[in-house]
Amino acid sequence: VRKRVTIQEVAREAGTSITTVSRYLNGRYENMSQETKEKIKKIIEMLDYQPNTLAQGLKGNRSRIVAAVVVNIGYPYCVSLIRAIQDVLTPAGYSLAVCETGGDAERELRVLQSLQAQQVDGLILQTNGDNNEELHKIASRTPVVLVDRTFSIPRVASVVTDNEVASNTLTTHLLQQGYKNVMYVTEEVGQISTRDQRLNGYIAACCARGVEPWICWVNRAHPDTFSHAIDALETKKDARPYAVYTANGLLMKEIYEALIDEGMHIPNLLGIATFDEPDWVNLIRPTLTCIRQPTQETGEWAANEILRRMAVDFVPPVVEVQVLKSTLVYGDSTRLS
Amino acid sequence: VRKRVTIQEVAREAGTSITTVSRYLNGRYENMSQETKEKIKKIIEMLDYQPNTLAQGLKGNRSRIVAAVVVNIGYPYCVSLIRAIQDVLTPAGYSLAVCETGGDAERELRVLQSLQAQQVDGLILQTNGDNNEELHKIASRTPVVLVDRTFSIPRVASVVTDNEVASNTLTTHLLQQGYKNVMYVTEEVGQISTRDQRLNGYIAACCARGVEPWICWVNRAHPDTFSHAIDALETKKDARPYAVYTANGLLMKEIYEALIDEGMHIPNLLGIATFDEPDWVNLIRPTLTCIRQPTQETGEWAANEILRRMAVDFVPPVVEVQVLKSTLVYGDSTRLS
DNA sequence: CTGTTAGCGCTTTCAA
DNA sequence: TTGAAAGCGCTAACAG
Repeated sequence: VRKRVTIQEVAREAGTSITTVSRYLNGRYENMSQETKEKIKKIIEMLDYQPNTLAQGLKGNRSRIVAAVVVNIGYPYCVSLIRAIQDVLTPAGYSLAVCETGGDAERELRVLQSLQAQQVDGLILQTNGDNNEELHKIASRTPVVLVDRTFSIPRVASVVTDNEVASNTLTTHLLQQGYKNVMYVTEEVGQISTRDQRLNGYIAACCARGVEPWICWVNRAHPDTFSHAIDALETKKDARPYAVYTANGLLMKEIYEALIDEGMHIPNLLGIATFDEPDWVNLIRPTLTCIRQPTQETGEWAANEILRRMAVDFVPPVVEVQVLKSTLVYGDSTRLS
Repeated sequence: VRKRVTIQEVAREAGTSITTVSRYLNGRYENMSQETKEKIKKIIEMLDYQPNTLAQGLKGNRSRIVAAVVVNIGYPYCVSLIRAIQDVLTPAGYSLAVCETGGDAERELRVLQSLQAQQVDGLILQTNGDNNEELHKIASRTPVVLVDRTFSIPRVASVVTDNEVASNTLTTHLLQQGYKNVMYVTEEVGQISTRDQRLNGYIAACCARGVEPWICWVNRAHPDTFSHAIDALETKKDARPYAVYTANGLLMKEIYEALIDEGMHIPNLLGIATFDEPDWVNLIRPTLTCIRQPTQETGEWAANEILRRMAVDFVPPVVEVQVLKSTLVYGDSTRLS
C-alpha cells in the first residue's frame, strides 16, 4: 500500500520550497526561473504527483464539486440533463456529484445536508419543493439552480420547460386533427409546477375550442388506477375518435401497454400523444406523437448559471426563471385520416 | 453570504474544547458527562452545525467518497447498477460520485486521475481496458472493483454476468424452437470480455447443434452497417424461419426499427431476441425475448466488495472474479408455432 | 471526564 | 525570484 506523493516530497526532490511548487501548480510562473519551473515539472512527472484536492479545498472552503440532485437517474429527462451539465462543468474544472432523491422529501433533505457537509460549490436540483427552507439557507452561501420544477426562493434561479405553452400546443394539435375529445392523464398535481402548468395548458386549449376537459387521475404506485383510465375510454366509445394525452412518458408507457391489448385502433379511432420523448417512440407503430423537452439546453443553462454565480463578481440576475422552448414531434399516432 | 459554522464556534458556545466536540461528533461518548453531551447537542442544533467533511478527510486521507465510472449513464444496465451501488453505500456513510467515460480511453484516464486527486476511497468501474496500468497503480492504495467487463489486474476484483452461459442458453432456445439459423449481430469484439463471451456462447450453441454460425458485424457509429444486416436477412429468405439475436439492447433497437418496416413476420418467419432487457420489451408486439442481466446484484456485490476492502483487516479474497447469473425472459418474439 | 497540541496537504501573506 | 510561517477545520495522541 504505497503512500500518496505530497507537495513536500516534490519540493524536497526539486530542491525548492513547497511555496514554489504550489506556485507552479497554480500556474503562477510570473516570477520563477525557467530552471526551477522545468525542474519541478520533471519531478512532478517522475513522481506522478497529483495535488490533493481535499487539502486544496480546505483552505478556501471550495471543493470544486457541483452537485446535481434529481428525482430518478433513470428518467431520460435526468440522464440528458446530467450529461449536459457534465459537458459544461468538466471543461471548467469542476466535477459533478449526482444524487437521487426518488422524490422523497426526507431523502432529499439528507442529501442536501450531506452535500453541504461536503462543501459543494454549487447545487442544481429537481425538487418537489418540500425542503425550500433548507434551500433558502443553502442559497445564502452556495449558488443554487432549480431545474424542471420552479419554486420561489430568494437567491435561487430556475430553468424550466415551457410546459403550459407546449401542453396547449399539443392539445390544440389533437383537437385540430379532428379528435372530438382529449382525455388528459396525469398524476396528482399538488405543488409540482410542471404538472400544474401542463394541466393548465391542456385545459386552456380545450376551453379555447369549446371542448370539455376530460381529466383522468392516476398514480404510478397503484396500477389499478390505470385500468380506470382504460375503463373510461371504453365507456365513452361513442365519442370516438378521441385521444389520450399523458402528462409524461412514464404514464404513457403504462397506458400504452394496457391499450394495445384492448385492440383500439390507433390513430383512427384513438389518437395518443405524450409529454416527454421516450426512447421507444419510433419502435411502435404508429409512431408516437410527443413533446421533446429542451433537456440539453436546460442542463447547459443551469450549469452556466452556477458558473456565473460562483464568480466573485456575481451580481443578482435579471431573470430568476428561465423558460426554454420544447418541440412538438409529430408521430403517426395522431394522424387522423 | 453567511460563513459556515465551524467546530470552534460550537466549542466556544458550548463552553468546552473542540476536542470534546469532536468526540461528540464521532460518537465517542464513553467518558463524557451527560451534561456536556446534551449541551453540545443543543448548540449543534441551534447553530445548525455540520462538520466539514473536507477537513475530516484531510486528516486520514479519506474522503468517504466512492466513485462509479461507467461508459454511459443512459444505459439501463448502468442506471440499475448505480442505483444498487447507492443503496449499499449510502447507509454505510459513503457518497457516490458518478462519472461517464463514453468508452473513450483518454477521457477515462482523465476521470481516473481527477478521482485520485479527490482521494476517493474506492473505485467501481466499467472499463474498456485501455488504462489497466493506471488501474494497477490506483489499486495499490485504493480498492478497485471492475463491473461488467473483467481484466486481469493485480489486486483488482471483478463482477460480471454469466455472458457465455446466457448467450449459449438463448441461442439454444432459438434453435430448439425450430429456427433453422440464428444471425448473431454484434459490434467489434476486441478486448471487451463481455462481447467476447457472448459471441463464444453463441458459437458454442450453434456448433453443439450442427448449425453454422452466422455473424453480422455492425457499428453503432455507422448506421449503414445495420442495413447490411437487413440485406443479409433478405438474401437468405429461403432459409426461413430464422432468428436474429443481438448482442445488446442498443443493437436490437436499431435493428428492430429497420425490421418492422420491412414487414417481416415475427415470430413465425423471423424470431428476434436480445441480450439486455430494454424498457420497451413489453411495448412491442410480439413482446421481446431477452436476457435480463443481474444488474442489481452486480451493483450490490461491487459495493460490498469495496466496503470489505476498505476495512482495515482486509485480506485478499479467494474469488477474484465473481460471475452472476442472468435470466432468460421468454417473450412472444421467439414463439414459433 | 476534559483539554493541549501537533499535524493532515495545501495556499497565501509577508519578508527576504 | 524565492521561502518561512500561519492557518483552513478537524482528529488523535498524550496529559492532566
